[in-house]
Amino acid sequence: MPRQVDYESRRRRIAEAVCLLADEHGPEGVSMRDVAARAQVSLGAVQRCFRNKEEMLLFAVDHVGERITERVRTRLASSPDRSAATALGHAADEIALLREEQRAEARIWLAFVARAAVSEVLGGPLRTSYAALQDLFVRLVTEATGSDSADEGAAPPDPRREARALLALADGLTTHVLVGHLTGEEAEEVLHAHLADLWERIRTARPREAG
Amino acid sequence: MPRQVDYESRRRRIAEAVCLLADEHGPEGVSMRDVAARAQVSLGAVQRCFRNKEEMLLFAVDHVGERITERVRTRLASSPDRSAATALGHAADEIALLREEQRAEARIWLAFVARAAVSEVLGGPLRTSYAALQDLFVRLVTEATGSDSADEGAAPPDPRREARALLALADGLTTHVLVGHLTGEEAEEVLHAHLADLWERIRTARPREAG
DNA sequence: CCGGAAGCGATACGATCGTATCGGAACAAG
DNA sequence: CTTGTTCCGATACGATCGTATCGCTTCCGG
Repeated sequence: MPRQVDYESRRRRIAEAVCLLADEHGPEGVSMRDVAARAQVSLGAVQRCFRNKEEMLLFAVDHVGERITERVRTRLASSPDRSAATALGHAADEIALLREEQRAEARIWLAFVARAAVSEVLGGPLRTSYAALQDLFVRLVTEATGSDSADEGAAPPDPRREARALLALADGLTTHVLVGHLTGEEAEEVLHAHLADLWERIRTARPREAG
Repeated sequence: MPRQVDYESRRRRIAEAVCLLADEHGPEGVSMRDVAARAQVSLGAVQRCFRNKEEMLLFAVDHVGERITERVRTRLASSPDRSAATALGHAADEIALLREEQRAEARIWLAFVARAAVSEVLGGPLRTSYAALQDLFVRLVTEATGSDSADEGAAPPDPRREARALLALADGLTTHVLVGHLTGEEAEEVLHAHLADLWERIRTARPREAG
């Protein structure tokens, strides 16, 4: 058997190049030639890694999705405060890619989302990522609400619904920042207000929790 | 002076063709030739209407934006119930393009948003549309809160912030339906729950309102 | 040591893109 | 009718796209 190369690492390197280009020139500005140039490999190398362009994009969107969810998990794990409240706040902050240094990732994500709305195959990994994030949020909200909550006060918020709302709000805010309708600070204010309200509803649903 | 044609109506017809194609094949699948064929005009006719492709897309996004805001206004005007509460609910329903028959418009919108995140010139009309919708929502929330609200009970919600949150939530939900993370019904449930909560907060902020 | 499979980069190919150009049809003015 | 201007649709053009192909190099197995 002749020369062996590490395809996986190369695939990742190419995926990074895809992200860089999607950030700079949008979803339409990602050509295989440019990707190859960015990854500092030949066009043939890209072709050998992926059967066609769609497979390349598929791998790239998976790559981004894992990167984001991984970043959220890291942020949660590194937080000294173990309360679900601050954890959820941090998670939401990581999801809503509002900070300047996350702007690139946000553009990449939007590029893939727009494409996935048409390409069914590209939607798969995207849905997987969304499902993972939703599950994480459901867990955090449930934890914050408290599993032992008896039926006191108002009905506690439905964790799944709250998770979905939070996820959608974060995504919408990200989009609005990208198109320039909101600034990052304005979006953050909206997000934090929503979270504050969520706490309030959780708190009033469990009055005994105060102690 | 020789033959005179109605350029404006033709531009609109072309814009409709752009929307149809953006819906079917995504943002990248909109070529001037396909647009011309869809609009049943020659390629030259399209070129005479718009100096280049970007101008065409610019006109189309303006067209869509006006159509959506117009639809919201119509819905509000036609509602027999003049209360701000139901009005805001209807408006949110029209904004969040969750119903099946609005799916096409949603895809078009997402296509333009994704492109606008890169193309600065395309972002202009998009921001205009968002600003118009936000103003509308601010007005409705303010009306619902009541301008005469004294400082009773909890602080009433900030209308602008609530408008932004509602707009972002609606957009995010639309996106999540398009990528298949949520069904239209699930998204609607989340949206309505958010609205219900908004009413609750408005109500508790003005306890005298009950009468 | 050598035959051949696997990887390499360059190039070719056909399609399609946005845009430019052009000869003729259509029509108001003289 | 002739003339001049405007609109028409077809075609041309160059660029770029995704993909296929093809010698050449590399290097393990026998």
